[in-house]
Amino acid sequence: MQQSYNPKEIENAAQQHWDQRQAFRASDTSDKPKYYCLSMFPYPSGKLHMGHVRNYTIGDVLARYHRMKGFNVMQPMGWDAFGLPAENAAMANNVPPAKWTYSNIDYMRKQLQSLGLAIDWSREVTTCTPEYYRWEQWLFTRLFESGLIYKKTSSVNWDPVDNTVLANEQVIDGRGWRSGALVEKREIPMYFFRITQYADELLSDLDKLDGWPEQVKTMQRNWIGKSYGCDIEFPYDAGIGKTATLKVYTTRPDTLMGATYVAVAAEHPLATQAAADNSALADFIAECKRGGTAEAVMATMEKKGMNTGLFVIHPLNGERMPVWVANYVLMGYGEGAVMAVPAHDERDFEFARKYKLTIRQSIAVKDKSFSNTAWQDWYANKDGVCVNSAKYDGLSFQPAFDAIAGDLAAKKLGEKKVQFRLRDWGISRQRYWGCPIPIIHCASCGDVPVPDEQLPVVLPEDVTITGAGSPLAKMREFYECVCPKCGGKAKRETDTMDTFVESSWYYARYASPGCTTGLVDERARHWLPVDQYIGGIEHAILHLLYARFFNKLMRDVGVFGPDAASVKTFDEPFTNLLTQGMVIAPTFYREDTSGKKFWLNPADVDVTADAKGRPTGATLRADGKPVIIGGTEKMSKSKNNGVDPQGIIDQYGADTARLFMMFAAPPDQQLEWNDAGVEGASRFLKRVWNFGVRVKNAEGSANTPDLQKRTRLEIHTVLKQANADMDKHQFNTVVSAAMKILNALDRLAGTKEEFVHEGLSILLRLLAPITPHISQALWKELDFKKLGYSDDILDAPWPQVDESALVQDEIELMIQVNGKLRGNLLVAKDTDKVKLEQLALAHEAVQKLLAGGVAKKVIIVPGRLINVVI
RNA sequence: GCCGGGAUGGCGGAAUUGGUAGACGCGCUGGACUCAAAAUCCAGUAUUCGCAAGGAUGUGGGGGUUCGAUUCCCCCUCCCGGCACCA
Repeated sequence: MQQSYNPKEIENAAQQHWDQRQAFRASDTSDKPKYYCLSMFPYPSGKLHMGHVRNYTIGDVLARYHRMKGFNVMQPMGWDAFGLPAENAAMANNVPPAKWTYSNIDYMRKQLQSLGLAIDWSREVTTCTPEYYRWEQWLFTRLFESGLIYKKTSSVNWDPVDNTVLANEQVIDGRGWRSGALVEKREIPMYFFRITQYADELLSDLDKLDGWPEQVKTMQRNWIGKSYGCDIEFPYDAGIGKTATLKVYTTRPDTLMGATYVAVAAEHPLATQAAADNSALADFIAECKRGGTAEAVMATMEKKGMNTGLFVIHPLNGERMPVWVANYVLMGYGEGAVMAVPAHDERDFEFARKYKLTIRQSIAVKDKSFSNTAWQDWYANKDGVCVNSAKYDGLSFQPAFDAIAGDLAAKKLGEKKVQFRLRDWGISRQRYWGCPIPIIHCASCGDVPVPDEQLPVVLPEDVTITGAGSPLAKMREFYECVCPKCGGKAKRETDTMDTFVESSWYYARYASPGCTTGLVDERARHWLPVDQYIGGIEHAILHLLYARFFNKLMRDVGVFGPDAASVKTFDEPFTNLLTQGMVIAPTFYREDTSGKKFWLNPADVDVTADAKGRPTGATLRADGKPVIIGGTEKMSKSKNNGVDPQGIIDQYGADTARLFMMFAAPPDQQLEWNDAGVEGASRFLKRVWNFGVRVKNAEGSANTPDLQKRTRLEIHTVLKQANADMDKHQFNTVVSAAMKILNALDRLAGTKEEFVHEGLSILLRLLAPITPHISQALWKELDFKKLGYSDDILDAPWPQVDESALVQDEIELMIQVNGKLRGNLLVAKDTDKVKLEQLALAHEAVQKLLAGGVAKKVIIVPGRLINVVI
């Protein structure tokens, strides 16, 4: 046995041992209960960052813990390999996206392996391979045929200089990130998944997800946003004696009598019509179309509008209402038009004040007086009654809602309607590095799905990316084809799919590695659903909602078997979810003369701080000149603030990296990266090793029975708490428990007795999921067979609390006076309340404060404290 | 702007869910060992008044409920995540 801790050596040995045993190959046929433990797969951006280490260590701790608990554990890994950064890297370094991606994967796989993760690598999935995306294309064609995928036009960010579509991330302050050109919205045809058809099920099934954080379910509920409202039609003269109607949706039909104008989106047909002979309006509409499509930008923009000069008729009171174009009305939500009730909607109120439009109160709330000059926030509660609303006066929210909806229905100018905030999922991307959409455009047959025997539509891997336009649209050999229906000349679709599509079903593919007959085979029925999913909180909505949607799609298409629709376990993909808090780090940048930002890695920057530790400035180490301090944000490639864990692994070993990461904070809490303290984690592992050496070489003993008893009491008390912490995934306090156990053991004189072996066996098993290498090595060196365990810690059971060690005769109670701690009392465990009260009142600190007076009341919290109120 | 979350010593964090605030670790201070340093070990370490005993204050800010509040309620500030083409 090595006399000192040598992580490199023991980690290599342990990893080799696991490889030889094929220790983490998951059996598809085991009798043990299955535990499918899945961490969100990484985008292969180049190298691991701390967020990855955190994510995969958490997953590994859970996987190894459940193995010790007797589960048949499957923990796979793969690569979310399509995506925008590969194209950016291609432009920056002149290397094809495929080559860049595959070499990143090779490097990152080695990094992951060096962390000692208990992964079944035989199930590895890489989404950019034809074997994988072939089945995505197959599913696409099925969904297209069943109408769950359809085509419509939608807005994108258009860069008029590079003639290309930009991602929201590539639009900075309204300009294209490369060209600097003002971005504009452009309507283009795209394919959409009809996720809204599943809106109700996606909403109601959230109630079944008891293993999900409430926070995530709340966010998803709000995102889906089911609302009960009313469609209302406002008639208008469409010329040549015809009447048309403008449809709006509102959740507050009870305020209809307070509506004084309507507002439409810039893209609304009525706006287009009005602009035809109004150049000022046409200019305004053009202005609205400038800028990107991101909702955060739209919602924080200054509210602007312009009168179209058109009027619509109020459906109940017959008033003429002006039609405005407003930049805050979104074409993509509802009908692209709203009725405005400035008296009771804050946004409408501001707009009406700005453009001097009529504000008319139609709701009154008791004890609140109305003002049309300053906004008052008492409308949202729905606790008022109608006023100035003719026959509806005096009605409260629901009766008014029903009466107005009824009257509108009678006039055929409206009806109650349930509406979702959730929009259909547009998946067309005018990009190269993605899964080709398997559609062929034929002049006579229309959009024809690629037949099964022609799948996969393989993405050519040898391309040059220029950043202008879509590469596939320029590749004749890719898009020229014949129509599968009529055999005529046809053109292949050159858009690729949103990369969220690949990550929406990979968890199922892991359950059927190598399957060539479908997305999955019968093995998926054994493994699905995923028992534990682990990933960053930033995925709380989009990825997790899409994956839930896809699971339902696959169920309904029969991917999990013809009976899947009636099997409850196929309703949801992830039974338990752990949302890891993000690892965040400061960002630093410099700007060039055009204002373009260049992001600098925190590792290359020195920060100066004031006495309170607040940063006062930063300089780039390379040139000693100042850099600008940005926000503290999640580690990302685009902000270049990712910290590479390799340095820590090289210097201290994987166990230290894992231990420190688990000790730094509870998994679901955000973690501001700081490596001060890594040394402490390493120091602890050295102490563990040294203690192992001491036990191995020990002779005889000098520990008294009393010390034995106290040590066992301490160890089992700590273990009990650690078990509870493990089950609530609070790994930082499990690490702290391991430290306490070592502290207790380390205080002992002799080390040969059985209780010392017992304590060490508990310590090593407690640490095994977190620091598997050192646990493996020490377990092998010390003989635990006489305690009844096998000689490989992988097969050892999770430690059990010995309740008999917890029995105590005396307990310590706190003495409080008026809720303030004044002393303590050591009493026999079963002392009755009368006696306790006597003892408390007789306590010298209580006597002193009573000063001869009488206590008003004595509160006894059993086993805890006595509070004397005076 | 909207939705979700967070704030506790110099730092990361703990607190049996309303009952000893600061476990465990980092850092710092002092000591032991050493020619010296590193490593290791021992002791101390919320702030403040006090020689001490002991007292007062203290969980982002303001209010409230309670014998007792980091924990429950109301209001506010700041930070982080998401907002549908970053993944």
